[in-house]
Amino acid sequence: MLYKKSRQRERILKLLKSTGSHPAADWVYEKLKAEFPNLSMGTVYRNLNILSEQGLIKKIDFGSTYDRFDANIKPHYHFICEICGAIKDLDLPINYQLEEKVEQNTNMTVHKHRIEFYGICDKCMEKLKKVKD
Amino acid sequence: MLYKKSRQRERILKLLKSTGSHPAADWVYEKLKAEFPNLSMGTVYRNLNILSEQGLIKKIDFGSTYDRFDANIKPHYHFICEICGAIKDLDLPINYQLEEKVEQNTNMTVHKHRIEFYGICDKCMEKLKKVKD
DNA sequence: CTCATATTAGGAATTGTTCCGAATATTATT
DNA sequence: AATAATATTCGGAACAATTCCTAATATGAG
Repeated sequence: MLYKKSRQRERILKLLKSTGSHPAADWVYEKLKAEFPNLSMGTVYRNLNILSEQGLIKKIDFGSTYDRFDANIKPHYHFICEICGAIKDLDLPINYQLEEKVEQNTNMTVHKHRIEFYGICDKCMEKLKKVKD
Repeated sequence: MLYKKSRQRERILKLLKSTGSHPAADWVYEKLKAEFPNLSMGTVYRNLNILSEQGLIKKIDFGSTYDRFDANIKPHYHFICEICGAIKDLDLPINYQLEEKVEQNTNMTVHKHRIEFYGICDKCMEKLKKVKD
């Protein structure tokens, strides 16, 4: 799709660049509705997604929109397939030194960390190869 | 709160233990509604949360329920305050070797990874200390 | 200037999750 | 075994974040 420029989108980008607070959509909406009295949430969301698609901002989107549950309660990292959404447990060793490193570099108290790897699982890769034939 | 046992909760736990697929609530609901014809989503959610609170399962909860946006597009890890929800960029070096390691141990193709650290930020820690006085 | 089309506002619709109230199930006490 | 206290259930309403829809408007190319 070809993008035309819009005042709203330009302001949203400028606003995001002016803050390090990783705001959610409604913060953006609140900040800009004085300037655009008729601004709507649809416009905010659409533009945030377009900017993100263009690589001008990043969406911190926590993957799927719903919670998922795991009976494996020992600490482990996850691999998430970007195509089918499957989540696989990994048995990479947990690196607790990372937490110490963050505490040394910042003023934060770190309780835990989590790592997710994103890519394509073996099954989806098989299917992709078949499509190419 | 004191918990009494319930057939529904026991079955939900057993079902989760029988799968490695990290299902969402509605998968659980679908699987059990033959056995409990009057099962409701409220019951599924309540019990998943209770089990998670008891430490018998883990909720993979993708943090806050809303997306957040970041104009810092160079790769970086995040720290998330468990109290105020603030997200801070970290300048830990990105460890791309992790991705290679996963590819060596599995059949997955890895495109990227992300790391989030959870804990208490300096400001919230200050407030906590004051409360203790 | 004109035309094609991207964007907008506003609101309705969707989705995942929680909350509510009356009925039922569980557990401890007699 | 009956009683009382309270946790749990179902069913549906409520909620919150996000997307979708439509007619009106803005943009940009020719």
